[in-house]
Amino acid sequence: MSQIGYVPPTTVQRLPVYLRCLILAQSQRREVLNSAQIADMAGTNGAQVRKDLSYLGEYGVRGLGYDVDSLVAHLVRWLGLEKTRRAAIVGFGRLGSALRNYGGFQDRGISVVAVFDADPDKIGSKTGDVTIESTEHLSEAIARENVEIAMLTVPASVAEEVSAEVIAGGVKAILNFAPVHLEVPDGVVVRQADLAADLQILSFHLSEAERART
Amino acid sequence: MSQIGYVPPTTVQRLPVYLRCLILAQSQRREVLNSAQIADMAGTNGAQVRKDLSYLGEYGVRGLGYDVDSLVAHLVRWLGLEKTRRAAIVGFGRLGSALRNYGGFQDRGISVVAVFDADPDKIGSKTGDVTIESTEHLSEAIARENVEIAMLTVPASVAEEVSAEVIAGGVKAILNFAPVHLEVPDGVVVRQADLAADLQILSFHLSEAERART
DNA sequence: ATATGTGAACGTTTTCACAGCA
DNA sequence: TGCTGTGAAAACGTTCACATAT
Repeated sequence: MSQIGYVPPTTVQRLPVYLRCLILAQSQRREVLNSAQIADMAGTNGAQVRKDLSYLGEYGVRGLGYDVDSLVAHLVRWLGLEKTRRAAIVGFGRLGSALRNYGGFQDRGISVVAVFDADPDKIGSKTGDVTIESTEHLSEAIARENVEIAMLTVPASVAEEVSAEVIAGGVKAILNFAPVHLEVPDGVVVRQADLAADLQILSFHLSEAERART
Repeated sequence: MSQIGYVPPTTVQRLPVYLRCLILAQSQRREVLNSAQIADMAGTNGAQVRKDLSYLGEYGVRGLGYDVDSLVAHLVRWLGLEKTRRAAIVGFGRLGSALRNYGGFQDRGISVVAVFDADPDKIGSKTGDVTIESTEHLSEAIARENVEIAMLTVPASVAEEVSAEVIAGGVKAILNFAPVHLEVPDGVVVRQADLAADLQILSFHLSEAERART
């Protein structure tokens, strides 16, 4: 039924996880999985999996489960990964270069087509088949390369300014590793990847446990 | 009032953000902030900030706002960052070494006291004042160094096994960069840091916008 | 006058439980 | 029989609005 409309943010967050699990299942030659099996691999429960998938359409078969290949195809489509997404890395320090060499992207629908840094010593050198460019004419270069997603691994002090430039260049999605909140116009999505914050959340749970032990 | 008890997970997630904003305010010699000003820096709203902080206690002054220094002290205490937390990096590939050299931790209450890798060529070499150890006797080394938090930057195929070993060594908190769900016993907390998943979520929003343009 | 702290209202997400279908 | 898809219920999170304090 259900003409698809709204997909809740919490569901969107889980879709890449389901996709990953299904691709793993594919590699194990598993052809059909039920919601409980998917949930097991993903770390949720069957009801959640079924509700989540139901926001996208009716991809299961009652009494059987989900055909792995077909569900993978649907998820890839919903996540917009049919054509590879063009991404840029701004800030080629340690984290930036780690991202550049992280295999997990190429395999999963994202391709790094441009890399930028402010350091003149780095500019002009190559990383794979991509030449590191100056941040001087950032927005023009972003526009020229048709970059859709920018990963910002620049110092916090310049992140806001860099964000404005990539947006001026046409970027509509930003993965921000700098520990600052970015203010962006409507229609631009930001995801915050703050590793220190993650560790501090873990630390909170450690001290909670310590408090409980008293 | 309120004898403090439960702090909702969503609130816990925002506490490190507030702390970061307050430390920035300190460096700007701002002595008092109200909830709206904190919210502005953090990317939320005043009501949210007040509710969140109210789960921890009554740290504000009516008619005035929050004393920055004292609120920083309270947050540091709640996040368990008074004594520096001892962390280990397991897997010294590109991402692992990027984390090792990421300045953001030392400043924010977390110290990397041990680094592990399976590659014999890396074992024995130094990164700063830490010697890279073999993953051979991982759990013993984790126990010996009193590691509380483990960052896993190992291949997905071995993440579950490595996770079991660090837990055997006494680790109660894991930041997992491997794209697999880890099954852990009660009392152990895992945070998942899946960069490819973040990018795929951004890609979903891009295709949503494309769908809307039709 | 001003801004916190908080119940109550509202909105969202998860879980339940079962009708509907292979 | 077995498992999906989904309304309804329960749990959870956010926003409102105002009494309360300085």
